[in-house]
Amino acid sequence: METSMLDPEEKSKADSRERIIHTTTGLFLEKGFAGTSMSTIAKACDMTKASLYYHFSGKEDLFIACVTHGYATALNALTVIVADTSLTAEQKLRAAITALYETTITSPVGRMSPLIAEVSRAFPKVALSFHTEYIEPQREALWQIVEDGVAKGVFAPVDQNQFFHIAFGPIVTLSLSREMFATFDDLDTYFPVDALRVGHTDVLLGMLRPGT
Amino acid sequence: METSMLDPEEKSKADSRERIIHTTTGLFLEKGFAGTSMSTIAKACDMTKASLYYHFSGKEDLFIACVTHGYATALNALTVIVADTSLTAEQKLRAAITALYETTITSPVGRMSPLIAEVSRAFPKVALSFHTEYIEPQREALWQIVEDGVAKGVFAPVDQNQFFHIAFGPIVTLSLSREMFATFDDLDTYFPVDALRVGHTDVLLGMLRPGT
DNA sequence: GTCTATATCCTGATAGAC
DNA sequence: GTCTATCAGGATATAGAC
Repeated sequence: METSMLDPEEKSKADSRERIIHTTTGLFLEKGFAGTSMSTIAKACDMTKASLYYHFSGKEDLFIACVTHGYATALNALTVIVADTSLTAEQKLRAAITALYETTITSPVGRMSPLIAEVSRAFPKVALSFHTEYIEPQREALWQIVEDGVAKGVFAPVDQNQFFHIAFGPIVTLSLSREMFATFDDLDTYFPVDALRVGHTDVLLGMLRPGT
Repeated sequence: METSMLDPEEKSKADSRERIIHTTTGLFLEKGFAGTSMSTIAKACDMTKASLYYHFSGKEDLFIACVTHGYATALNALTVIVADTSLTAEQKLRAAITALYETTITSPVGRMSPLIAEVSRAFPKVALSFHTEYIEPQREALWQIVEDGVAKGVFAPVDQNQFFHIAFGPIVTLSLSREMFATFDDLDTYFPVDALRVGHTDVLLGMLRPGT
């Protein structure tokens, strides 16, 4: 019925949704899940609570939307690197690690990891979605780079779980630490991201170095 | 006044405090800070809310008590290892890493890191105390082992921040992941702590191996 | 699709008896 | 030191007009 009018309405509705998600993500990152009330969200979105409930069925639904929204963007950089045939295995690994630092520390979905831990017991399906739709694809992309290098003989084979442990562990902890100590005035000198990333990459390449 | 009666009263008061702290720590770990109400705490302690407020000035005070309570215990294992003159530098490092896994993953204060991140913006002094009283002593203990080994020529010198990044990163992330995915039924096969610890220790010793 | 107004419940915290 | 009783406020969520 009146399909000609449906498109612009749908578009404006989708725009509102996206605007709400964007604003709310910032609030969640700043104050945590439980620390952010629907009233606060409504005010920040220049709306009333009732309008929020028109777009989202509840606070949990809104949170899931915020988390899920960033998946594709954050994963995109990684998939592009894996598919780039002009790079050597080592170049791919270096680029992938750089991308992981970038997304984990600066992208909303990466910075939201502690929040997901916060709500994971109340909403197990949030943790599950985070795992299957975000963590696993990251691991698979990184592992594909490693396996390609091994197949070409430029990387030594490594245990998958142990490699992931050393590859992702420092990055996630760095992100968590920076969130936890966000009030420190000398955050960047205390956590010098670029220097840590370079040293970390060397360690990973050391694990993969053939010989001995 | 009536000093002879004061001791048992003080003792029972201290016992109550400790019992409350112990019970509440479990609740915070299970449901997060904001997810745990004073009513819930009171019920779990077989008390009324009013009695809780006799022992603690408020929810924040109680939380700080829970976090602070575990510092000494968790740090103790590490200081014992550092002081043990019968061990070689490599043995000390192995023992220290094992102790770090143990305390970070199983001790309340270690498992509470995500909670501290949750409340750090609302209560910056909690994050500050965590840093100066728990994180820094851990780093200092580990660094003393490294420096001793370097002085004796069995370890190669390394950059402090980069070493900490690789040493603590995987452990903290492992703890966070296990909290986040606590609902998984195959938690120990997905995060095989002992195997990851062994591989991690090898990586750290590789960073410290003298000669190129 | 956004509003005003309201329902219902739970929160942290306190007063005062015992 | 623990209780009963209660407060004032804020939480999520909904009803219904426009």
